[in-house]
Amino acid sequence: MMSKKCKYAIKALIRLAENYGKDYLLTADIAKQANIPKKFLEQILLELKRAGYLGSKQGFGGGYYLKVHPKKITVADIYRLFDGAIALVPCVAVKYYERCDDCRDEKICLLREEFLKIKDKTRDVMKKSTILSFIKK
Amino acid sequence: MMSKKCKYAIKALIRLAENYGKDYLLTADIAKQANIPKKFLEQILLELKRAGYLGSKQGFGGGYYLKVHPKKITVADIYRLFDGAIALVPCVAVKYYERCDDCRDEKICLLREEFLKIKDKTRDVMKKSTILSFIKK
DNA sequence: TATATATCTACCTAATTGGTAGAATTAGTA
DNA sequence: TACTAATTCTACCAATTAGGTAGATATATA
Repeated sequence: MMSKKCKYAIKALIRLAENYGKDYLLTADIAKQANIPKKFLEQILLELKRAGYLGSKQGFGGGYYLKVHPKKITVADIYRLFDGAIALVPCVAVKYYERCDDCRDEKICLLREEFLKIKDKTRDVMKKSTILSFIKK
Repeated sequence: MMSKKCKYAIKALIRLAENYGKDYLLTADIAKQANIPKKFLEQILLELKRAGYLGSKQGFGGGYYLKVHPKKITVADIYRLFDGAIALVPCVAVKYYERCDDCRDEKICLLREEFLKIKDKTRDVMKKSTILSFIKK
């Protein structure tokens, strides 16, 4: 399961994508339409902005807009941003690689090869699914 | 990522599978070989037994053995047992279905269809990977 | 009877999740 | 200049989950 934060992020991105190339959207409006607690959404939009997906403007007439084309943003990207590694075990993660602390020797680990395959495949699935996929039906 | 509990369960199952059709294995020995805290492993083996994968015998000369053929036990099964739903959102889960509490109307939900596809595919991947897959190389 | 084993129940600590609160900053408008 | 509307920043918080530990009990064998 993904965290609510991640789900909210995707919902917000969908809303912003529907408005792609148009005007600014207000946090309050997105929150209302997507049914997300406003103060929580603030943090999420900020994170999305820092990650380069959104632009914003402060003050009267301000808000958020989508900077990146909806087809360029994948579920894998957003999942990694909010929930971390896609891999089932840390030792086969790409962006979040870590040694497994119960592993004596990675080279002879029985789990690694198989989990690597699983990760590659699920990553492919999540990469093929973009924000645009959610909109066009 | 899967929980350590789930990972430990898979490691233990692999060990037990290597011994499939032979004698009993001791919790202490599995714990040592697979580098798992013994008391923690006890709980895990008990859960696996209750789920029907293992048989056991108490007392001197006792221990655990694998009841089900290693090729019949999938990563999806064990993941579901210890970590719950494979789906990214509760509303597309099979065994763990729940309404999303931020969802106004499931029928017109933009997320559902796409997340359903993702779940079906990742579930397939995890179902093709069995305990036997980890052993034969 | 002594010992070795699984089984059961309870407990614990730290991190994470899913938020809330409120002040500061920035920009437009009257 | 003062007001207001918006993002941005920092701190906090309660409940849950993760990852265990501790100790007693039941059961089987030698």
